[in-house]
This record gives sequence, structure tokens and C-alpha cells, in this order.
Amino acid sequence: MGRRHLVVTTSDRPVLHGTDYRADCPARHILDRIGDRWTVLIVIALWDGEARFSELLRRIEGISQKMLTQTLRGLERDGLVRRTVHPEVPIRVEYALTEAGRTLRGPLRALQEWALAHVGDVSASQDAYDRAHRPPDSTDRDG
Amino acid sequence: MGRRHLVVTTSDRPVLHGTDYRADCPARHILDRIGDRWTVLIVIALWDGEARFSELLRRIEGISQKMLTQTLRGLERDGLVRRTVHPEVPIRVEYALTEAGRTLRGPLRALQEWALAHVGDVSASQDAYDRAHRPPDSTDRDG
DNA sequence: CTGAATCCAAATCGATACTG
DNA sequence: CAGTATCGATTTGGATTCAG
Repeated sequence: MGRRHLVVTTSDRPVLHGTDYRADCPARHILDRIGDRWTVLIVIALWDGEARFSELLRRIEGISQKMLTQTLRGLERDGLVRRTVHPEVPIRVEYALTEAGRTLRGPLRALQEWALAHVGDVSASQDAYDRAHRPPDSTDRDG
Repeated sequence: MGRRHLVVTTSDRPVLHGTDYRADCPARHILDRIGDRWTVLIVIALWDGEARFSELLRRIEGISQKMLTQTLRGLERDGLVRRTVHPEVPIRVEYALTEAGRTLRGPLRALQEWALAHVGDVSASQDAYDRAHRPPDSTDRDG
């Protein structure tokens, strides 16, 4: 049985790794978290302050109840979101970012700024790429 | 294909802002990119300079040929990686980060630093969460 | 050597129905 | 209101096979 950890070898010091080269490093875990479809949207939705479950469901367009619950649970488990149950009738549950959760704002912003700065270039590049790699056109008149 | 409505075009509103919870923004596109299993590792592997296809295959442990090709194509299409074919025998193909690709280093670093700074807290939180939500154990005894 | 194509298993996610 | 449970469609990624 071979090792199953993922390794990237570079001559210099790798960016996303600490003392070892495995891909299951802390940074990889974070990438897995924010890489899913909804985590970042939820964090953004909670930037302004706490919100109820149904409120998040309304504000985050397209998310299903299942995914909201599931993602919220993961965030709560990681200590990035705090869940507060108010035993009223009907029941009320408030979600809010923890202190740690709020600090995610910086890195997310860095990513946002990169995206904003490069969205034009990326879009143009995709355009050019798609033109250059267009599927074979049968109306080709060069024959 | 399917339901990917990542409209990177006419978003005149601020992107990862507290009032925008939509998934169709530039930042979302970036998150989709770096969120996949291999993109970041490839970017890291190309940090030092260009590399051949087979070299990347060797250095990024665990990646399959298919995924390397596929991810490289996406990166190339986005203008983050440049592909150079040397028509020799046997053929030689070199991959390298473009200028835009290299600028991804900053945001990636921010993420890494966040992860490093919080891995302890997150781990502890997960631990506590799992203890509190322990699977039903009948051998429970109070000490 | 580079890489496209195909088949298949597993993970992800959404819609729906049901509970307290 | 705030979930849980389940099923099926979709997506993802890996192994394998074939080709320039």
C-alpha cells in the first residue's frame, strides 16, 4: 500500500505548505471549505450581523434548505459560526460569525480584489481561447 | 455543463460585499477555480518556472493525467498559464505561469496565513463539537 | 512524450416529504 | 420556524485505452 498523501515538489519553499509537503495541510483544509458552493456566500451574508435561518435562506439566492443546514453545521463545527437557539414559539435560531469567522474577511477580500483586478483579463483570455479552439465548423468554405 | 450561471460580465455592484449574496460574481468564479482539487497545487508547482507535462505529473503526487490536462486547460483558458509546444521528436510541451498567474500568489498567501493562524482554534473547535455531538454510545458512564 | 476518449465509482447537491 | 431523512440527478475524479 503506497502513501496516499499528495505532494508538490518545488526547489523553493512551497507556498501552501508548512513543514511538510502534503496537500492535507491547514491551507488545503481551508480551500476545501471555501471551495464549496455556499460557504463563502454564507460568511458574506453574515458579515452585517446575525441572521435567522429563514433569513439566510431568503438572502442567499439559490441555496437549498439542506445545503444551508449542512454548510452552517460545518462552519459551526469549525468555530467560524455561532448558533443560538431561542426556545420560543415558534422557535427562533440566530446565526452569527464568531471572532475567528470575522477574520476570514481579510483573505476573502484579497481574493475578491484579485478577482476584480483580473476579471477583465480572464474574460478576454477565455474569449480568445474559445475563438482559437472553436469546434470544427462544417460551413468551412475553404475546400 | 448544466446550471452554471457565472455571469462575469455586468456586475456593477461590489462583489464580495455584505449586501451581495449572489453566486454570479467574479470572485465566485475565482473560488470555483481554486476550490477544485488541483488548481492551487499546479500553480504552486509552477512557482519556480516552467515545467513539462510529465514533470508536473511527477511533482504533483496523486494527480492523474486526465486531471492534470483538464486543470491545465482551464488555467490556460483563463490566461493564468501559458502553454508552449516545442515541435521536436518526441514532442515537448512547457507550462509556465503568466504574469496574471503569478499575481495569484498574494491572495493564496493570505489564505495560507489565515489557515496557519487558525488551524489550532479550528481543530479544537471541531474536537469540542464532536464531543458535544458524540454518536450515541451505550457504554456511557459517569465518573 | 503529450493528451484525447471512454467507462465507472464516489461525492455533491437539489427536490421532496416528514417531524417537533 | 427550523430542521431531518431520503432519493435521484449531476458532477467529479480516477483507471484504462487509444492516438499523434
